[in-house]
Amino acid sequence: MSTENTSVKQLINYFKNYFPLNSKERDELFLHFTERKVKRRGFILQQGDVCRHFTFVVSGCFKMYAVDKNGKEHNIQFAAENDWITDLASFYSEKPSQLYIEAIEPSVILQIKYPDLISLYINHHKFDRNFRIIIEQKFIALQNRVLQNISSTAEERYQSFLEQYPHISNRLPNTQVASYLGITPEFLSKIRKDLSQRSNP
Amino acid sequence: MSTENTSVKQLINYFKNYFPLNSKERDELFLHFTERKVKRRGFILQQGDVCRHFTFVVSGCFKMYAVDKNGKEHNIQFAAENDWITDLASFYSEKPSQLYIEAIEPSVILQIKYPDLISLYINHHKFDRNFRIIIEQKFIALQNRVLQNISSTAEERYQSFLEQYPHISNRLPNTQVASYLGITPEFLSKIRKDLSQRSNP
DNA sequence: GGTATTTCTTAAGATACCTCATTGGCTGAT
DNA sequence: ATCAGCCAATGAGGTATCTTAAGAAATACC
Repeated sequence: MSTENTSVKQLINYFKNYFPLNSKERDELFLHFTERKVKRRGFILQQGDVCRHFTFVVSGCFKMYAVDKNGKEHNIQFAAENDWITDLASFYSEKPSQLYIEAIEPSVILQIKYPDLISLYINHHKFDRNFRIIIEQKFIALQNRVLQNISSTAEERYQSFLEQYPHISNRLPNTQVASYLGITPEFLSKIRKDLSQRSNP
Repeated sequence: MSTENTSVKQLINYFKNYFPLNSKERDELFLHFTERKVKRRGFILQQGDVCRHFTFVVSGCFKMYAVDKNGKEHNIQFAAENDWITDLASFYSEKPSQLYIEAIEPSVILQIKYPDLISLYINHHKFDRNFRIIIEQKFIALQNRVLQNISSTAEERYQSFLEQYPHISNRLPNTQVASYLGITPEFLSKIRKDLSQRSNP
């Protein structure tokens, strides 16, 4: 059995959390999703390129980030196993992206191309439904992050990130976490020191 | 012609920006969406209540906000004409909301109840598609807001808010804008002063 | 049209967070 | 084993933003 086969089975299993797929729909996944291995520090999207694939992470971990005019990276999203990572704006508009998507670990992904996803939507409306629900959930999570950004201190945001994403935060260098929280690594270091001193006085 | 009738026509017209509705689908809107007028400062959701309606703003303007432990309000979203406002987390989970949705102006809205929206999704899959696309667009906007929050100064965020939402920012007191940006009204006042001094030296 | 309420502005002192420079530990490649 | 290249930690000094308080201006409501 090819590894591609196993990966698609993982994706089929993932959809069991939503409206599970019937056999025709499952066949479409085998047909349209392509497996790809990505090395640590490999890019699946770079600024200036059009984001042509919708990507499901089978294993490993990615970050999506923007680079500002001073060359600093700002992490918008992480994605580990059983999560999606795509620059939706570029993907649907077919215009050049402002973002980078880079592997933080050696990773395996499944990708579907824009026209294939559109035809999936058209021919099997369950995908419209499932992706509607998936993105609604991601929208809710993002809205909570916005609320935290406008209402909480860096320390509160850090603790809440640790609680909400333990499986990711474990695997990240603190500099990546700092970039996600919108603070400097130095300040995160101070926060960690303060926290540990408060718990071990 | 009732005003409800006109409001639903506006909603039908709104859907022309996506996949336009056929006559059966239009009938469903007349059947399931209820018009409601809301006074300035009227609430359509309060913390502790379950969010039972998906709301389309026909005219007027709303804010959705959380109240922190010190009693301060933090604006998560505004919604004016032809926009949606709902606490998705509470709506789909049918659990009590943490949020408030309050009219900033006298407003007219159209609301659909949870079970009716679900049956719309089931019986007319175009609604799955249209709401998928609508929320994808809102997701992209929210992601840009997160990026700004973690990478830009308050002044940059303010200017970008003015550019992106002129039709809303015009109608809001600055204190509401400050709450949306995650800064104090006093500091926003300073930002505005600095900006005007730089343009009229 | 007048009063009550909300909103805007200003300023001084406090705090959160940043920049820059330095150090030391760890890791991966030779 | 050694060296180069991250990465974490720290401290000093700077900037962004907050708090509090007060008066002035604008706006809502009767």
